[in-house]
Amino acid sequence: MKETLLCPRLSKAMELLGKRWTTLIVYQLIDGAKRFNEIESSLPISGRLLSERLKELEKEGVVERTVFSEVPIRVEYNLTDKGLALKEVVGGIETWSKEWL
Amino acid sequence: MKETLLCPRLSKAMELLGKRWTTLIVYQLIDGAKRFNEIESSLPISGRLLSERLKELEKEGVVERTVFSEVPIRVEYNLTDKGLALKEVVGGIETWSKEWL
DNA sequence: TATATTTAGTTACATAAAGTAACCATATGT
DNA sequence: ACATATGGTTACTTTATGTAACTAAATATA
Repeated sequence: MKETLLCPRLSKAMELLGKRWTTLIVYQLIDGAKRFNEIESSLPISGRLLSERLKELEKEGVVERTVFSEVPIRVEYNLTDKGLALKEVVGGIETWSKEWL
Repeated sequence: MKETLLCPRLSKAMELLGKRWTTLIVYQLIDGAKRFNEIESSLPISGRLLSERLKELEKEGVVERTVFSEVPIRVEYNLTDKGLALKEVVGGIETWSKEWL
């Protein structure tokens, strides 16, 4: 990969947010926690990739995972403060899309 | 692909902005027009993909392409109003990255 | 004359990421 | 015994991306 003077923080942000589905997953959690299946149903994403993305987001501290040992099992995902701080970004995209698309 | 009730405009916005490099290319043009090589030098992207992305952005009306028939040829890219409207989004990502990454 | 330089790309090929569908463990219900 | 539901995982195919070499046009240099 080429070396540039691109801001490493912006670069890292885009590595995360620029990945397919990531921003839409965050968008789904803006209004509160959701279960795995709920997110899967509200996006045209497969379980395989949703699982992968949620792991990445959890690792980055954007999303928090909570397991409820019920039967069947229940797992909830919700945004951390770091994730909630993306509300502005996601809202900005939503606004732009409404005005220009 | 699965069918969901996801807002088609947001969906289309993410199809564009969620594509690798797109947002960073827009970011590079926020402060004014740039030439092909300038963008290429300021991002770790290859000419192949930069060319592809610029074509997509031009087709979507986000970027405008201007050819100057000099020798050697000069081609400048700049944001349209639709592209400039993304300033908020890009700025939001930049702010978030500075605070949380 | 032959070769080099510059810009803005394109082409061909290898690798990485994403899409698809089938499958698994758990516990309960029929 | 078989079905159902949840939250995944596995194996396989297709698409996207990365890499490097190449092109055209017009001039400059040896």
